[in-house]
Amino acid sequence: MASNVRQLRRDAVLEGVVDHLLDHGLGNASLRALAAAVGTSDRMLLYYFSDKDELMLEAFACIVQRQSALLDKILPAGRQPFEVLLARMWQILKAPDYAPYMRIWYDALGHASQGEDLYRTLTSRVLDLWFEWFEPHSSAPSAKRKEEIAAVIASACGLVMLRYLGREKEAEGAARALFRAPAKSPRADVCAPTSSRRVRAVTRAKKK
Amino acid sequence: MASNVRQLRRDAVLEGVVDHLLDHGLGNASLRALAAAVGTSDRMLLYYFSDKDELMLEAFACIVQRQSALLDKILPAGRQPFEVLLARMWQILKAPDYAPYMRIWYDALGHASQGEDLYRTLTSRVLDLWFEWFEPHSSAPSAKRKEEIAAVIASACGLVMLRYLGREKEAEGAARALFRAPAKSPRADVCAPTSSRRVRAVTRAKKK
DNA sequence: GAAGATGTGTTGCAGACGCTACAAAATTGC
DNA sequence: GCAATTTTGTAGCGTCTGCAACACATCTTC
Repeated sequence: MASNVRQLRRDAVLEGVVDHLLDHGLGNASLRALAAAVGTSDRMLLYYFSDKDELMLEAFACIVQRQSALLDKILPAGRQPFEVLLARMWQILKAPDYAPYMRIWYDALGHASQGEDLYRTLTSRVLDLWFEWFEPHSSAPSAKRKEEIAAVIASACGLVMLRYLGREKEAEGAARALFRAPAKSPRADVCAPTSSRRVRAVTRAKKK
Repeated sequence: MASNVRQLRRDAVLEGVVDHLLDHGLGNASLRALAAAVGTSDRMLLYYFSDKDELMLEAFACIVQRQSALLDKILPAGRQPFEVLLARMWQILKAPDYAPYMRIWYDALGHASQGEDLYRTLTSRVLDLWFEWFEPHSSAPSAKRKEEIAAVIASACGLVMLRYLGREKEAEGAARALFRAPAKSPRADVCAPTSSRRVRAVTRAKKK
């Protein structure tokens, strides 16, 4: 029972840490800075979590979970072709609600490319999340489905990258070029009401 | 004349720093570590360069230049459609010679997403380099050329990202899916001898 | 060969970081 | 109410970082 209280407080601290990470990114995320943001001391963080690594690992799990909840709010209608999936992911990833996650994503990518296991774990989980999320929504034959989903993820991430580097115009142009691609369906499909309505649902979910 | 010697030594140090950055990434790139790698002391680095920022800025310029030289070795035949350009960029970016540049790229991306100007400069320069390099090689009508080039860059970067996160198989699949896209030309074009021969030329240029 | 410029080693400061030691306080169980 | 346990504050250690001060060496120039 006492340990229950402890768990509650631990969770509260963790939530606070996650909030701060989402708001300010992974840089300057020292124990002291995180503690200050949560209104406690670094001493306490190390009391609840044995390590900084343990803290970050749990925070990452939490971040992935929140991201997953965000995605679930935009359940699309059914199975869709490449361009529609890409358009939808592009809409999602560039929405302001998703921005904190993308910032953390690129930051983790940087650390992961240096071989830091902690961050490889995070990126891996997020990738898994994306792959799983798209699985029931791709209209590709099951043999080629994973390929197509990977293509959607890769393209969308590349587009967002351009945005993040200050090339918003180019990113929008590139998106248009990619939507043009296999074009089995008329281009109107890409900006279909179903799609944009659902995307707006995400935007509404913003709380800050 | 004396200052000429100084300039030479400064350049040598800079080259050494660049080598080390390419080999070991931007992490653990403290003045002391860089100095040790070049066989001098941090004191000397700050003697030749007023700041760490100045050192890094010049190193970045050097890195962009080397990258440019790498790209110039693979001058493609003429103007090509989207899939061919994408296939070529994919081949280039995933070649082992290019790996150090991509590692630095993703690392800089992480820092840039945190708003660090130093790294925004680097990423911006690299993007400019890519855009300029593709400009004479896109077969798209000039009005849509920039869009298409941006699409190539975004897609290729996304593909390489998958690779860097340990999803090599998925990256290859995604690449195949993307190559399938507008398919004006037979798929053989994508792996055309011109392309692979030139890519091999880069691979040969590896020195380590 | 003296005077000045140029190059280099040593030492260490001041701040940030992860983490620990010690002890005081608050809470709990009896 | 008291003892044991859980929770918290304070101080600080050891290391790393960018950077500066001081002093000595080397070299150029007249």
